[in-house]
Amino acid sequence: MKQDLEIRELINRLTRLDAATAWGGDLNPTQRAVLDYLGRANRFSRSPSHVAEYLGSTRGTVSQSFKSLVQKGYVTERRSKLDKRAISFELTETGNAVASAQNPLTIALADYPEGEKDNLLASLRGVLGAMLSQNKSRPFGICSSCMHHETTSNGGYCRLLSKPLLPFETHQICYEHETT
Amino acid sequence: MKQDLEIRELINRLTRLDAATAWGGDLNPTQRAVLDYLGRANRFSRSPSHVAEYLGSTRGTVSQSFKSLVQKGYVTERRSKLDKRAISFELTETGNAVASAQNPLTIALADYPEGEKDNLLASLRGVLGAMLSQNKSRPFGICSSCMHHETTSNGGYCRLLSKPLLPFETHQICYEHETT
DNA sequence: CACTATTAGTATCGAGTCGAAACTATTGCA
DNA sequence: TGCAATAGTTTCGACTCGATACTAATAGTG
Repeated sequence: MKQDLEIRELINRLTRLDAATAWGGDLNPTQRAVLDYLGRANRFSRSPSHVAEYLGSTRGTVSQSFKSLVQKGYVTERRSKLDKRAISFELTETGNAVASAQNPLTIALADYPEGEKDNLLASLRGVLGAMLSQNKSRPFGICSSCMHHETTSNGGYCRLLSKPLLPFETHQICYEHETT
Repeated sequence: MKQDLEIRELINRLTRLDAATAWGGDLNPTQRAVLDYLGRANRFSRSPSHVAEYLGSTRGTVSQSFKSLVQKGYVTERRSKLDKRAISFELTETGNAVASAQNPLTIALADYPEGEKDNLLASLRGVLGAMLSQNKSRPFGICSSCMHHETTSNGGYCRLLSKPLLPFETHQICYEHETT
């Protein structure tokens, strides 16, 4: 019980300190989070709705964030031909640079023993899993671990969307992900 | 490297999901964080400046947060006699209830094996330590682990501030904390 | 095929955060 | 005595947040 409070405190504080220094540029923590997500999500998972669900936010808020990200040149809009309502956003070169940049938290992690990192990663995944099942939101897992994924000679194939995947795409996160 | 990005992602996402549901009442995540801090800090560490440093924020922002927390009745102001500039805030009964309430993250942690929790706690403390030394901010540790602390028959004593401490106070966090 | 329900995204509102900078009152120091 | 440092507040503009009301496109049903 007392442990739980301290763990929550630590997780929140780490994010807060990470965000505080992240304010620096012309981006705020939310905009940065959107960029980070876009850098890891596949091409079927880059709409305002998807981002909103991933971040536990709303379409309205995310729509605003995209507006200023487009204006600042971190992201470009791509409208779908099939469904004229749908929009998919893509990182520009600048956007990509920001998404993969170092920050206080990753610097702190850099000189941390590998074994400890694996443990930490596993624990955090577990906690996140418990939280997600609590409010039954999607896991946003990686393609290659999905029940609809098929490994092929030249990458992968998604049985759900009936689309072939390039090798690097099989390591991206997907809105439709379902654990086996 | 890739691990580091995922760890950051997980930590940020946990906070975000935790915060998202925390919006519910008439409190936002920042106000809640202030309340949580106040619930764990000792009487020498409850000023706007202290909170600002703990949260990696600024005095200006925290001042605003306190304004609305006072207005909503979660916190009361106490001016110091010795230094007429200084203010210390205290949780009201309602404030205390909120600070120790359950939330999505603690619920997720509840049915998590004890041993794993200890490991997670230790890892997170380590990462936080690395981050704090990076931007040389204070550790905000617990009194009993401080180099100025002395255990007495009826609680403790702070050699730095020359003040006796009640037993429960030796487990609170302090702005002045220094590791041995 | 038409009509309605659902879905995707946007606009607007009010409260609040954020850093930055300017400001007031008090205390400390020389 | 006088100036510097400190504690806290206020204001500014950009932005987040949930809520709500909105438009346009697609899906489902009769």
